[in-house]
Amino acid sequence: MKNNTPITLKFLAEKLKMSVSTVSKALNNYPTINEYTKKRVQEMARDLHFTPNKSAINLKEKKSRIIGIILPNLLDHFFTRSIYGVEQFATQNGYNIIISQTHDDLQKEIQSANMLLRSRVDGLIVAISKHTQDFSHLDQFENMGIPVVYYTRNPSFNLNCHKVLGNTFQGCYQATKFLIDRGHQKIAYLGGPKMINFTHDRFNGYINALKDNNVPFSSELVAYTDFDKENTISAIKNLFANEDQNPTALVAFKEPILFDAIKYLKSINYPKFSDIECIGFGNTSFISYLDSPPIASIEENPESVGENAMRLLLQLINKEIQIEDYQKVMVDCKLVVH
Amino acid sequence: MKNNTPITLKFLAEKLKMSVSTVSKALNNYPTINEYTKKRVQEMARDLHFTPNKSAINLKEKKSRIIGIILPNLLDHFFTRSIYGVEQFATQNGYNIIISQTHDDLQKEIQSANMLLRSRVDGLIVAISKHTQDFSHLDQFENMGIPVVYYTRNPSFNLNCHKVLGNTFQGCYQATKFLIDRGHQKIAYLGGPKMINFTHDRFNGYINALKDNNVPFSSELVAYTDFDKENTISAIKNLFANEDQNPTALVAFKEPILFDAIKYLKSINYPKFSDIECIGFGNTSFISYLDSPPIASIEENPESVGENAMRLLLQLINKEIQIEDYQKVMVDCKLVVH
DNA sequence: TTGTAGGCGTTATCAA
DNA sequence: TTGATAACGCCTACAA
Repeated sequence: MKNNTPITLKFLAEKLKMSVSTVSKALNNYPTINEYTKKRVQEMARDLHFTPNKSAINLKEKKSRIIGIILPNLLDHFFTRSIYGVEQFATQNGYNIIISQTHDDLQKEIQSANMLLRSRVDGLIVAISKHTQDFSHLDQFENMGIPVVYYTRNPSFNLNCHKVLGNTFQGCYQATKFLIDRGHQKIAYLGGPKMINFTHDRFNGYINALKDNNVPFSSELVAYTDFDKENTISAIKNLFANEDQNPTALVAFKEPILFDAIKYLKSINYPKFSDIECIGFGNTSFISYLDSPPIASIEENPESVGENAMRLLLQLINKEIQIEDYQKVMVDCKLVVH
Repeated sequence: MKNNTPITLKFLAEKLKMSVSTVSKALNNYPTINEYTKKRVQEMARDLHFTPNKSAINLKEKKSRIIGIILPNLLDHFFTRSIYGVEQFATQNGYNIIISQTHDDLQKEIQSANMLLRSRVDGLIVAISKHTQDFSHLDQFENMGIPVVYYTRNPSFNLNCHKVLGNTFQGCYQATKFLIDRGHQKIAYLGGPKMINFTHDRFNGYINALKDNNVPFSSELVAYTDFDKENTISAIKNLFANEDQNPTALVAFKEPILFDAIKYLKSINYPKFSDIECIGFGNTSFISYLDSPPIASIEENPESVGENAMRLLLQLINKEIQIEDYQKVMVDCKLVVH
């Protein structure tokens, strides 16, 4: 069953004793081709398992039907869920995706970009590394007319670009509002690293919810962690050490640090521990197995973020949106009560 | 900075007033080209951001430096972790990966396969869908000389193929042995769906460990679940209802069902609950947040499975291993004590 | 209705 | 040391 000679149009043409162009047209259902001829060609193509060579078509059509994705890490839940969305939507529209991870290393990001440029991807979706401040390796794409959509990670040094971001402000606002509505007046906020944009967006959501509901703000109710476990613990200590403040609720940057916080408070038998109500970003499926679960989660809908990035990219590829008409798409979070 | 005319060798040649072939050779550092010429060409190429067109090269060289990956679902942790391994290793060796998910749907799997065939991937790594019994859509690849490595999901209907699988027998053996060494004589086994190969491999690991250590086997200590929550609960009820048996330890097919089991036993205040020691496949990072965590986890090393699949594929592509010399690679699990 | 010819961008062979 | 030419596989305008 193995065949060494690759099946090409030329090969089919010789077998059928007709010209390459007739074979091509027959396979592509050209109206000018005789029905009987079409049938003969199509049968032969099927029997011989003819598969058109995409490289040849790409070369001819000057497109690849491939979307490049650059992201930091394939072990991060958020990213894998977002890829799920991208892949789904891409496949539905006849595109394949090539994925490249950078491990948050700028050099790797540059390499990945160059690789994908060579591959003549029709579009690029990218979550930049932590250290990306110069965008020349990504700007190359737009210079060649290949649209780029930045997603998840906000490229704040790059003003003129298309972005799709989670509406983390809204998510945090909603969570805070939810806690206020449940009667809490002392709501602590545990933020992430200060260099991350999201940290501030979320803080703004928190503080705006307080303000809009006439809940007094106290800076003692705010702390930050760089995700390191010890760092998180000491932040939590600060928040809960002050007897005057005594927060009764907590909004956390993401669930893993929230779980660390809960674990810690429990371990020290924090006085009114069972009264404290917590919410974090994430909505991990394991929450149902926790003995002291958060009262709700802020679901960031990564699949939707991915899908929206792909949708925007497709509109750019199809020129439904002009490439210089820079878009900013915000994908809302959803509060999930457990 | 935008340029409409694509930068090709021809374009460079015209600018430099030399022939296309000279430009090509200069860029590829041919020894026959004058140093000064090389320099001129390379500078111009850099300044104009020349990027070789991979489609053209693919067409010429009859290879794509792309590896196709077909798998059921990008939301499954095991698969995303395995992709991490594949991507790493592929990138290191100059290959890109195209990922396609099938959602365990055979038709999608066939579509994906055809897509990747058109793309002339240099190799294919595939975790087959639950319903794949006919392999013709995948056999096409080998018929065209493109190597295929099956991984994770064992294609038991397909004898002549390369496979890379987790050594789930060994993992379960080790876990059972570990519990025996801790003095347990009544160890329950909670298996997965009976149609899955792994269910039986793991059961064999369990039973062999019992046998090798002279622990009597009792069929009342074995139950199966199809992962449905209610189904899991009723399986657990069966295992623990029988007063004569009273298992003191439990080995579970995977952690989510183990967590369901633990939660249930706790909820009914099962008498000697705190004495029961459990182990499941997975090693979820959230274990540290559980109040009644398993005593150990069976780590399946998905990244390593992915990397091994990619390594084997590379050897096949490079003809270091003959394509008919079918390989079976087992990747050992590791018992992680918490 | 079918065939001829040229081109997509690159590399390689051979001639100059 | 450089250049002309053919080829990779496919598509299509135009000629027959």
